[in-house]
Amino acid sequence: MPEDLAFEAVDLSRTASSSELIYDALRDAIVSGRLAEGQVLRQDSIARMFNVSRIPVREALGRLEAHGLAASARYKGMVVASMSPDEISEIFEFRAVLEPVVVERAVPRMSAADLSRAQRACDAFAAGTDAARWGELNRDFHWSLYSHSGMPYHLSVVRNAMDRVERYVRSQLKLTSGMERARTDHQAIMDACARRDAAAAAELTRQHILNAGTTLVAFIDLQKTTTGSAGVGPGRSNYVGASR
Amino acid sequence: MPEDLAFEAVDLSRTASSSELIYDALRDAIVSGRLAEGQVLRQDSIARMFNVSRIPVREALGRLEAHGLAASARYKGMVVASMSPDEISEIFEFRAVLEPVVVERAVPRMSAADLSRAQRACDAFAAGTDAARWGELNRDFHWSLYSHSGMPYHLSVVRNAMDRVERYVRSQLKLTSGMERARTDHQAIMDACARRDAAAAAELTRQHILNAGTTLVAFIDLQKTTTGSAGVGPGRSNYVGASR
DNA sequence: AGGCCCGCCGTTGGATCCAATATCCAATAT
DNA sequence: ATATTGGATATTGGATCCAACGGCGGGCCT
Repeated sequence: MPEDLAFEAVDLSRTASSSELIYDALRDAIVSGRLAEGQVLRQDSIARMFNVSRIPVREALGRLEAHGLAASARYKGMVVASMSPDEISEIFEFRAVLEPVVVERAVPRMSAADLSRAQRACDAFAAGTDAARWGELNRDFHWSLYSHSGMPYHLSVVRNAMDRVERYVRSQLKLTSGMERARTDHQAIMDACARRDAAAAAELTRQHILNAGTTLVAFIDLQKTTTGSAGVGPGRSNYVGASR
Repeated sequence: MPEDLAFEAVDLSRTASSSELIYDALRDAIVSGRLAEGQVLRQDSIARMFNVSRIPVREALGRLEAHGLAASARYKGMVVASMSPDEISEIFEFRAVLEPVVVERAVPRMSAADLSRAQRACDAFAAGTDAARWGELNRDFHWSLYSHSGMPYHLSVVRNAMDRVERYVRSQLKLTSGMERARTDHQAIMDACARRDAAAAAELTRQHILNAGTTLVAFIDLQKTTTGSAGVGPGRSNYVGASR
């Protein structure tokens, strides 16, 4: 059999089923904040949107719940997960532990091309004018550093932690000094990577994340005390663990 | 309405649906090693075992896949996930980063009663004679230290990491010196907690996990080179990420 | 008039049925 | 004889249908 045909072949057994496509779409909508927290997710309406029956929708919702992006009660339906300030704070602590480890491993493995790609991501973030894309660009930059770590499991866990707080990071960046601070932090991390100082890159990453977390939580608490609970700030005590 | 009735009330809206029960049962079977890695999971046969249709089984399998305990290919069915030595090694590295953080936080929060409970778990592990329960007792001990950390998200992540390697830890404990070493490690960690030396407890935990990991991976590699790939050692390169 | 109960309706959880795909095996051509 | 092909069977993915449950509002009793 000719192993090299004239056309590009794809492994069809790994193509996505509809439930996976639905999961991806819902995940993206939640992570990006287009679906507000607490929003109820009706199987029927989602099914109609995708022109499928409720079965693949249910499987997608199940996976969302497994990843902690939605919460359900039997026979009552599913809602987009909310996070209390305490929970958000914990996620940032968590990221501040893990991500430095990942960068530190990645730095010596980055090629010159990788570094320039990361610098481009850094520049793209710094130059970003559309506030709606800041979260995405922020994530792209961090990921451009982490992806060379050769630690797939660490990456999958970091990705999930990022997913849970991405919505809130967006609002943190919108703070007056949030974007400014992020720009300088990012460039400092980038520079440490460029001069192959893995330990410095790790420490800077840790500080960067911790700072973003405390700033964000302070902002949320402030918002809560000033506007009551009417703002976009998250509700309290709806934590749903990732497993079970 | 009387708030205190003569019987214990439970929140029925949080009781498990059949798909959750099936998920728990399958997870337990995989984690404990009763289901060998690579074992195919037929929806039909599982459905018959639980006397249900294939629908809840499929949802349970979907969750298993989301947690990385099973892997699937479209129309081909699902198999119990296998881990390569590299993947196992990475999980131990991961645990060696996270678990020290969790113990360190837990130590100052443990009451005298918590400490004595932990010591009992430690003793139970040390006294365990049934090799089949070593894994479970090992886990109980670690968990008795971690559960007071007040870090639910960290705990859920640690739990998932433990789930993935539990089967292999079992075989590591069965090594001639594995159990011996674990006993002394555990007591050292326990002592550090008892004298409220959080930093020492953290460092001892880190060493303990790293040592267990390297011992285990060395054992697997040895097994692979001596017996070909016929042993219980895991196959290579079947990694399926936790997310997506 | 006010509180309680009961039945209707929307939604979810599960069962059954159908379509799409993989696997296995026999038939066939080279 | 071997490789290829076509079909039979097993298994998964999805659609449709039914039952169980929560929520809500109207009627009823006090």
